[in-house]
Parts: sequence; C-alpha cells; structure tokens
Amino acid sequence: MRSLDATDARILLALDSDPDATVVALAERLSMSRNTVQARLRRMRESGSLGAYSRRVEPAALGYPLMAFMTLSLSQREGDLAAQQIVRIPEVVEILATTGDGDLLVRIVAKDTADLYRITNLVVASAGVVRTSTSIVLHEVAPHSVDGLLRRHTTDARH
Amino acid sequence: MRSLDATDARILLALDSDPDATVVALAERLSMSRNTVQARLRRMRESGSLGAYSRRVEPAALGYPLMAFMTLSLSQREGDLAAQQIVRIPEVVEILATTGDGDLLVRIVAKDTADLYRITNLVVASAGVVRTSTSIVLHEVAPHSVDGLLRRHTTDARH
DNA sequence: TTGCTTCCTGAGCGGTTTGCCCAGGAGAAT
DNA sequence: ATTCTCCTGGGCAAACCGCTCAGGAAGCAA
Repeated sequence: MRSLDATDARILLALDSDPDATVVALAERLSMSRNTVQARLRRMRESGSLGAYSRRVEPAALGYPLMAFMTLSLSQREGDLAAQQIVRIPEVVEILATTGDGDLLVRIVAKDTADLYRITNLVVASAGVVRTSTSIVLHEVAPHSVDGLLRRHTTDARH
Repeated sequence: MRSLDATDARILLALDSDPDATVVALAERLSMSRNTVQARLRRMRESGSLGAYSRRVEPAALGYPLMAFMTLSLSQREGDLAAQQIVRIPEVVEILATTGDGDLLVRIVAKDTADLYRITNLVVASAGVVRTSTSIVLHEVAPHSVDGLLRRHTTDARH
C-alpha cells in the first residue's frame, strides 16, 4: 500500500466534492498537469490505497435503514468458528477483533426491528459465542469520513 | 434517497470487481444497453444512494494504521457539546449515537500507540464526557462491505 | 560540482467514450 | 384501451482517455 502525500490528498478531496469529475477537470481545478493527476490516480488504485467501490453504497438505499453493533465474547476454543459463521450473514457488514470488553465487534444492518431481532439471534446462536451485547444506532452524528485527515494532509510538507 | 433494485445491485457488483470500468464495458458485461447503465448510475449518484468518494480511502494509506473504538457516556446536560467538540478531531472518523452501555460510539484512527493515547485523551477531556471505554482493533476480520447485501439483491425479483 | 533519480509539465496522437438525442417496443398500472 | 415507465438500439459531435516523448526542476550522493 502506497503512502499518500499532500498531492494525493488534494486530488482525493477534489474527488470528494465532485466524485464524477473527469481527470481533465480535476487537473484544471487543482492547477496540475493532466498527466500528474492521471498518474497519481493510477498509482493509488494499483497500490490498494483505495478500498472497494461498494464502500460508497448506503445500506439505507438497499432497504436497510437500521444499524447496530454487537459486542461478542467468544470461548477460547471455538472462537475462530464463530467468525467463520458470522461472516456468512449478509447483514453483517463488518467484523473487527478488538481488545476490551468483548473479542469481536460486529456491525449489522437490518430492514426493521423484527429483522434486527432475527439477525441478532443468528449471531448469538453461532458456535463459540458465550456473551453478547447489542447497541442500536439511533443517529449518525458524523458518518464515516476521512475528510479531516485528508485536509490535514494537504498542508503537510511531508508526513 | 432512491431505493435500489436488482439491476442497480448488479451494476454496483460489477463496479466492485472493476472499479474503473467504463460504462460501455459494464453494459457489455451485464448484457444491458449502454443507455440503461448510464441512466442508472446517474440516478444513483443524484439520489444520494452513493456516499462520499473518500469512503474508499484506506486510513492506513494516509499513515494511520491503528484503529480503535471508544464508547462514551455523556452527562445529560452537556451531551450535545461533547459531540460538537469531538467532531473537530480529524482522527475521529465516525460518531454514532447508540443505545446501550454508552451514548456515543466513536471510531478513531491513529499513527501509533502514542498518537492513540493523545487522541483518546483529547476525547476524554471533552465537555460532558463522564465515562469512557476504549477498544483497540487488533484485526479486521471482515472489512466493511455490503457485497452480501448486493448479491442477495440481484436475485430478488423485488424487495 | 557532477551525476543520478524522481517527479511534474506541456505537447501530441489515435481510439474510445461520453452525453445527448430520438423512435420503437415491452410491461405494469390505471 | 390508454397511460406511464423503462429498456433498447441507433446515431452524432465533442470530449476524454491512455500512452508516449522531451524538457526542466528538485533532491540526494559522491
């Protein structure tokens, strides 16, 4: 994975405010050569600095307006099994192994509360899960965004 | 926000496996008319079904390989203040109001453990924060992805 | 200083894609 | 039957893309 510099960050910020701008438009707006923008974008793509396109898809637009987090405690023996089973549930959109209260932090989306109930039961019933705790997301105070980081990066002379 | 159907999901899945495919290439691959793909993409963009472009940026590529979650309990009076202050910290990439143990779930990224320590202190010191709990992400078992949801959507005749 | 490397720039080229238009037809709903 | 929506196939000019090349600026090492 390539480490992004200030120029990359500027390009990404410009793309953020107009995700469908052409390379020519970006170059003009950022006062760079078209070649530069093109080369940077290609490098960012190929080096894996950009994640999957579907990260941009809003689950709500797919009919899943509800979001929740489950904290799971796993048994030492069957811990790996749990992750393997849970990964297969489509409504589970993210699984993280963490320190602290639980062993696994799981993000799920659901169509409605009944659906959420069904999914949490699925997760709880997975092998190796010994304790769970569910938090429903009431409001996205600040949706996921790295804008602040990008903006800071643009002013940095170097890391 | 427009509700996506099976055709939209198919387009998004194709984009996922080749994020830089042209509209013509997508149309050919999906056996659709170019006009259809073009119209769908435009509608998805304009209806807000797609989030910001920078959601695709890997924080690690920006120099922030560490990720952590903080659960915050807020005082009833100054709860709003806390969110306003915390939102300004660039390393805070997501803030969610939740039910359960805490009132706020905060996702942060950091350059290293020392940096993480600094940021958590910043958050803890915010007005209205009465109790915190931090979990460091050890491993991304399953990075954020709605692929499963998209795939299911393609087989649905309708919701 | 000299050389080496890396990166940005401006220019050019052909082939492709885009955005837009239109007319026709299939399917669902009224 | 009529209306509405959507997909399709065709066509057009303009714009863009991917690629190449030569020149120059900046950084680094010897």
